[in-house]
Amino acid sequence: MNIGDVARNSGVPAKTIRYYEEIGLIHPNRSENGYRDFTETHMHKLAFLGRARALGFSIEDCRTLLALYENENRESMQVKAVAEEHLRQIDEKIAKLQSMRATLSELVDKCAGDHRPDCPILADLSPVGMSE
Amino acid sequence: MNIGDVARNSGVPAKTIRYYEEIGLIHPNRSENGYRDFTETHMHKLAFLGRARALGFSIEDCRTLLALYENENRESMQVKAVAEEHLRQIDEKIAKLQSMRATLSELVDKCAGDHRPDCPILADLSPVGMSE
DNA sequence: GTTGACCTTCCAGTTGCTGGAAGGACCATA
DNA sequence: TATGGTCCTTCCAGCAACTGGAAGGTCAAC
Repeated sequence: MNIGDVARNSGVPAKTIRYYEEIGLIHPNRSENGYRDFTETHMHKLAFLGRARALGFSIEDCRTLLALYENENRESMQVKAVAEEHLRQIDEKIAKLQSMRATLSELVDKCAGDHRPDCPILADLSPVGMSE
Repeated sequence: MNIGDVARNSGVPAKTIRYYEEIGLIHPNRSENGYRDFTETHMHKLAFLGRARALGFSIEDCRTLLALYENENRESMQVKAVAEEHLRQIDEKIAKLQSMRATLSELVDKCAGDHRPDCPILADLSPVGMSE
């Protein structure tokens, strides 16, 4: 299969597939004409990567997960550990965003949003107060 | 003031301050010895930037907000518009993360996390099923 | 033989810094 | 005056994970 077919079937863009090869996530063969030549297995791996990335796993996590995926002697605790750590980081991000959201939404509510210059948002950002 | 003083007082690292100068967010003067020379105003701007960045505003948003901050003829609706758009994007990010979180946490719960290879997490990522 | 869709490589850009190297400036002390 | 330590300078590279584009080779159809 050429890269275009794999891209269509796996949902991973051709550019990204080339990038994944470059960083050693997949190793397609080459046809005589120099085109990459993919097997079903390559396609499955790419779909796997696509899903893992969609769940927010980092490329390095993906590398680990792919290795576990291919290793029949894996222990599910290894997979779970990666997923749990990722979950923890997601929770951190959510917490940070929600904290920003809370502050910001409060400021937005307080701002008149009219033609006058006075603005609680700027006042909050300003270290000196907005009276001028 | 030298960059070190400003960094300590504004909470923005010296490296970051130099970067902000490079991208045109601030314009410190230069002393005879070539050192950057900052005024109180510069420090206020940097503190402003520090807070805006902490609320997640992009550098370009910061540029806009800083311009509004300095413009006495601003209208608060301009500020509010920037903040509301940012809020919207934060909400999007939160939603995305929460959706990931939901899937991931479900998978983590289902995974035994023991010494056996069977793993619902890998099974979910895999497009072909884990039976081998 | 020529179009058009495909493929190739390589380079640059994205966002917002951060680290480090190499070297000049300043200040205090011996 | 030498020396040391702490500042400051510039420049270059790297992070994550692609994405866009240029320049050019390949292939299949008409």
